[in-house]
Amino acid sequence: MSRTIYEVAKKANVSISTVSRVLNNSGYASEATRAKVIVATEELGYRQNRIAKSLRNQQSNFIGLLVPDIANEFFASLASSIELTLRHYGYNLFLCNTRESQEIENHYIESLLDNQVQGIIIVSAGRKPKPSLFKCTTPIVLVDRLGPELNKLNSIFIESENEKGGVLAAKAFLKRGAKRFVFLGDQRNMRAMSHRKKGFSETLFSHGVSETDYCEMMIPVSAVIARHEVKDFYEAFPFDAIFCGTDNIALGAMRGLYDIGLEIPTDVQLIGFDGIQLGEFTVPGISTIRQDTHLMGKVSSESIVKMIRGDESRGTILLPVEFIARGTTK
Amino acid sequence: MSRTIYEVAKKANVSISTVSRVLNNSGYASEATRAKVIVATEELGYRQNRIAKSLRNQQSNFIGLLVPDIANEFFASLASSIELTLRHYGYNLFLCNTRESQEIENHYIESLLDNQVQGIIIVSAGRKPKPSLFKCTTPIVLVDRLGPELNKLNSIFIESENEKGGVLAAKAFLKRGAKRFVFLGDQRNMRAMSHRKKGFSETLFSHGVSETDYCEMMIPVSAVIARHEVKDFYEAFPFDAIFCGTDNIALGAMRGLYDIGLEIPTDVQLIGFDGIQLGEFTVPGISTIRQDTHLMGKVSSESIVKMIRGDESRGTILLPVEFIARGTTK
DNA sequence: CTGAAAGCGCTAACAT
DNA sequence: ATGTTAGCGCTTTCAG
Repeated sequence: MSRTIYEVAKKANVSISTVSRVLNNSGYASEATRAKVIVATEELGYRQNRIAKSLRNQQSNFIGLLVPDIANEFFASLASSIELTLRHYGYNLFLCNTRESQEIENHYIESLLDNQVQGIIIVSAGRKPKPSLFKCTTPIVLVDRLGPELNKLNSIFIESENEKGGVLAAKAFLKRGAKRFVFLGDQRNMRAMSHRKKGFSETLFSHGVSETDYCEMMIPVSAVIARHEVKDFYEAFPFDAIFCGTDNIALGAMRGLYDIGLEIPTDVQLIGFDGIQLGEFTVPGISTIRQDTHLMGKVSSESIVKMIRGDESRGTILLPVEFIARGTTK
Repeated sequence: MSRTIYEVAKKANVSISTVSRVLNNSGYASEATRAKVIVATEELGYRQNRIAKSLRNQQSNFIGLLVPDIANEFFASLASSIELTLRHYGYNLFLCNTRESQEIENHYIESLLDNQVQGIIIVSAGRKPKPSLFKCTTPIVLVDRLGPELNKLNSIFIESENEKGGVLAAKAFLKRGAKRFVFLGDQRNMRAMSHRKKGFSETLFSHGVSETDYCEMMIPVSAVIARHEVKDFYEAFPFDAIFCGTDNIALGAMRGLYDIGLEIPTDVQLIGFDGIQLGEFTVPGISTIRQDTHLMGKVSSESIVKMIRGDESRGTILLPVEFIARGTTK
């Protein structure tokens, strides 16, 4: 077992409350006693027991983060940024991978609550959150994905300017002479996807593209599935420009197009969404709408910290996106 | 605040110890009281306070996992497998991203220990672990990376058959007519890298390759750096076969080679290591030595659970690898 | 400026 | 079969 506050107190010849005061910098302590305590602490290699502290304080120093797929670079990068910011504020991150499963998400929310986390940041896997979520008073910040139920939560929601991303993609294609367009979206993240789609299709139509030259499809966020689906899709609706709802989908689609002998960007131009670093390394590099994951993580963390500190302001925070031209566009 | 065991006891008209017994299935309880307690628990929406439980039991239900880079698909996939297995055993995973920094690694180890985790699984970022790690009695399992100091720990070490992977890569190149060879390794993971290198170079030499036709270089695990370094390297030592210590490095090297106008696999053949899924999607697909991350995660989890349960057996566990032929080899 | 003591929610002897 | 009670390690009134 590790040492306790009693051992430190004994060694320093003071009471445990004095030790507590010194170590937490709360209340008074003369310089002399302060020094004695510090020395004793170091000699013993004493460290506070966070569990006991949490029990007494009725709160841990943890903040939970739920992401749907940690192996997806976008979420990994977001998680990394959140962790960094939170550590800066003195919190520990409790990272949970929900694997796109509402059931696992629910399990983790319960577990997080049982462990007295101070707040939860959620990139939701589904749309039917546990009712208990609505009852709890723990601060919640929603990021990137917002189901129809979730918006009833008294929380802050953070997302990128998805619609603008769609507009940017459409303009980029138009400028580069594309004629027949496809939007290939992610089935799960309906809100973001419909915004991206909206910006994309409306810009196309307002620039004179006819409805017969535009088509859309929603699939699960998976490179494997995208690679497969895009082939059949091309058979049914040959196109020369495809806007993918995520870079992951873009990666699969690109490979699928290559499989059926299409040249990128000569035959088909392609734009992804997210801006994962990986997109720089494929041949050709993936043109994309970049989200600022670093900023998103920072803002998410700061929002949850604010809520924990009692800030009452709520609402949606919109983050900028930008078009990155790489090899998949002419 | 959430409910306490006292409220349940009151509602069910029993004592708190009875509630505890029923909920933890420990000790006796008649069917009738059991039912009463269950009902009261549900009506109140009561959930055990894990913090209090942990304090009382002198242990949390957490197991810590340290990985150097969660955005690297190999570690993400490993983490995912560990999490799944651990949850199966009833543990919660406390996932920490050390960003290849020994300092952050140390910080997390302290934090994990302060939070009374039951065990720690480490894919180490560096080579000089905190001395406190050696003093603690918390079970430790080391995975994939083992520094010279770390082997003094009384722990289980789990790695792939790295040397065999090198042999496999050499044979694959030889069979496909390669003449001048390069090994491009990861600077951090010295043990695994030197094993891969050893298997590779020794197989080459024993098959008649001369020392002047083999060269090696160690760089940080980063696609960005690999992309850059491989160009200079090729200038100095033109080669027609490159074995990369990780798929991440392979990805960067491949792009770098493409940048200077080389054709893969025509001019240069390439083999990576790890077997990340991403390698299927590049054009051409990355031939690689596949590690079984799923198995590695499972074995790591089971090892830590065993240690927690008091199993005394220690040692190194070797996991199988296999060669996956894709487009970067002829 | 410092110490004594209560109690956070829970489990596990021990008593009944 | 069930209840009483001590105490896990810590913080925080409240006295002194």
